[in-house]
Amino acid sequence: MRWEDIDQQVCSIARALSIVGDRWTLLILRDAFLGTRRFEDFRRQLGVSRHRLTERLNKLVENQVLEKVQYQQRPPRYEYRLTEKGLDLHGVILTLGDWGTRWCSDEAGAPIEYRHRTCGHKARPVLSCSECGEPMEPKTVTPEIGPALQQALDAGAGMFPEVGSEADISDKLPPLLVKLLAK
Amino acid sequence: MRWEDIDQQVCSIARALSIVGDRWTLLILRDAFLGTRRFEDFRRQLGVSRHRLTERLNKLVENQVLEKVQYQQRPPRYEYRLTEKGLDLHGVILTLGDWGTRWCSDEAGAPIEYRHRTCGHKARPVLSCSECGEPMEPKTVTPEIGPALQQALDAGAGMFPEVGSEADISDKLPPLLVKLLAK
DNA sequence: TTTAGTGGGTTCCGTTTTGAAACTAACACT
DNA sequence: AGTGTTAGTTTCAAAACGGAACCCACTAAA
Repeated sequence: MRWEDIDQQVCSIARALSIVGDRWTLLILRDAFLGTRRFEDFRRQLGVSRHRLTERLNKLVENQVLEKVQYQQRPPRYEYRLTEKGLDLHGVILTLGDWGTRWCSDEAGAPIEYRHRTCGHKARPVLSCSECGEPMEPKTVTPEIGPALQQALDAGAGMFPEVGSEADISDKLPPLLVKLLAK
Repeated sequence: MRWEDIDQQVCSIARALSIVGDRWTLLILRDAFLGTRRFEDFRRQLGVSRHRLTERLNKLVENQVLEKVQYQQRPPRYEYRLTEKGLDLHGVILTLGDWGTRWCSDEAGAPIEYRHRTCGHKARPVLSCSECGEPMEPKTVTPEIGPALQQALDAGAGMFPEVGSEADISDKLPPLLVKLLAK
């Protein structure tokens, strides 16, 4: 399977990665969240080649993560701004950065810290449950087959459309999901 | 700048991506969180080539995200398990999947849902402040220069070590950080 | 006791993707 | 007329990738 086909999987992570999973893309978005908007600024801050940057920015615009907004005529110049969909990636960036800080920092500590203006404190992001507010950790969370995957399974496929309907689904699915099917 | 050098940046996101930012790697981890542990299972579920899978698994083991545990002798066989460092990526996977569900789903809805056993409800992950518990959103969070970046700036570098000390730092940094320096 | 099958790789080779550098276009400034 | 800025496009060699074939150490079946 080619990387460009991963968005065919019935999986939100695969679909998300098909948009933001390319090299440089999440770093471009990191800078976008820090206020960078123009081609040359992205290029300087990232150290990415012009060619690659053009390609990535275009893909993000195509996928409505960024939008091109004209900021001058003559010569026409556009800047790249986060859309609502793009702003919604804030959590991904924060979570990834927090992991990096916790596991990849040297003695000097965190490169960047965050102040939560709601309470005024320096804060770290914590994942909590939308229903009860308590932390969501690996041991307290169990995945379940959702409607979209159930529909795909009923149609005879696994996470991948190309799995034929007569195939034994169970070895195309991860253990936790197989367990769910057995119940 | 080559992709393999991004871990030189004084940035947690860059460092995190230097470990988990390669193609397939986050999908491997997705399956690991769903209970997959063996080479052949990863390969079947992901559709990735053996060559690539070998390489990615080795890199994850090198970086202590996975560990190899022998599960039989004769012939010796090993399985790949999430370490503490790997388990700590749970938030990244959840957040990314949640974004994918919100922005990349078709009518069928979520491929996978999560039950929070602490409260028993189906739940979505919400990012909240470690200090006050309220939501952390783009408008309520401001980045600040942390100790590690401050140290790099004092030494004359930007996020990139190769920036010489006499360079004008301000155009090597994103706008929000420049604003902080000005204050 | 050959034969087939399984798990976990390695090798090879043609195709894609990438990075660096050079080049272009459309202007503004001096 | 000459120089600079922004935002690209082109070109080309190097690196990464995907798929298929091959390999090795076993086990189980015929």
